Amino acid sequence: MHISRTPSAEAFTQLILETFRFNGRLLAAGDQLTKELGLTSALWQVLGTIDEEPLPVAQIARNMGLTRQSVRRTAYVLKNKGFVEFHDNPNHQRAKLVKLTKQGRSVLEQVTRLQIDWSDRVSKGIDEKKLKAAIQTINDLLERL
Amino acid sequence: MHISRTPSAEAFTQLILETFRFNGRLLAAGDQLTKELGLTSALWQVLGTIDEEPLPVAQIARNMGLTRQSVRRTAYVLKNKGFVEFHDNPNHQRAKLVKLTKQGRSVLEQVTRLQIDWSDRVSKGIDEKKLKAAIQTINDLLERL
DNA sequence: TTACACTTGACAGCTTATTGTCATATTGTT
DNA sequence: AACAATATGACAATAAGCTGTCAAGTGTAA
Repeated sequence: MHISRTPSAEAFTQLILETFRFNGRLLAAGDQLTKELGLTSALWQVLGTIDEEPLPVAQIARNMGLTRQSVRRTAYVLKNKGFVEFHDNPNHQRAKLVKLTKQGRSVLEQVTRLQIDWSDRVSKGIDEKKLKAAIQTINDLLERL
Repeated sequence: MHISRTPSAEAFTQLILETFRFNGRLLAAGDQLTKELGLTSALWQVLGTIDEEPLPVAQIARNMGLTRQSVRRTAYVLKNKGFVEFHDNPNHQRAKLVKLTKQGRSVLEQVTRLQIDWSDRVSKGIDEKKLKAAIQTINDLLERL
């Protein structure tokens, strides 16, 4: 049992606090970006996950790093808004596939365009290598949790 | 209106998704770490903010990057648990100072010791420079939001 | 001193995440 | 084929964040 952190642990702890702040700001930015399209950050993320192919709720949750339950609720909100439908899954009787409707795909395309402009603007002048290095470092830490 | 992201924006977008996952895991780890002491990540963070000196709710919120309302609720939970007390503020009649009780200070010290061990373990073998670089990069982005 | 803007806390309601528990479906083992 | 372990969705309760609105306290400028 130590009484003070190693230098790495000190920096790691700082990174944690920074991550909390960053996460909060990103969600707020996402909410702003999607507001006019009737979405939120949470709804948008689920739509993005099933862009390529329809997936069951549990699968979506794993991809996003969330719980089944959380995604389940979000999926029902999206269903009520008409952005997704539940389709029968040939591989599983219970696990219906959450699939984009035409309207869902349309709104996802619109928000994607907004996000492209926004991310271009925010990341302008920031070295791509530094961004990739940050991703790598966080990923290393993630694997240890 | 572009139809694809610049390389930096592409990496930034990846970093966002990575941040969401990291944030989730960190909160889960914090909950694990504090569970046996009757705390959660949110409660712990507030205790940590008033370690040095008692502060009003709105001040704590600013320090943490959260809203007054959110911290207010957390502060009342801590009060009910006996970890903080509201003291009169000589500088402001309404804004009471949230102050650690003896019990609150004791539990904060215990969780700090646990966090030190945990952060040492998780960050072991990760280059301090890389961690600091990641913090810097995130901070740069944060300032543009 | 008065008027106005800002800060702060209180209260209400909503969003998004969690855990726990249960029934059912699927998969693997013997 | 039978059984156990695992995966999945449904339902309920809880945690922790947000916004909106209001009243009260503080500070500033006319």
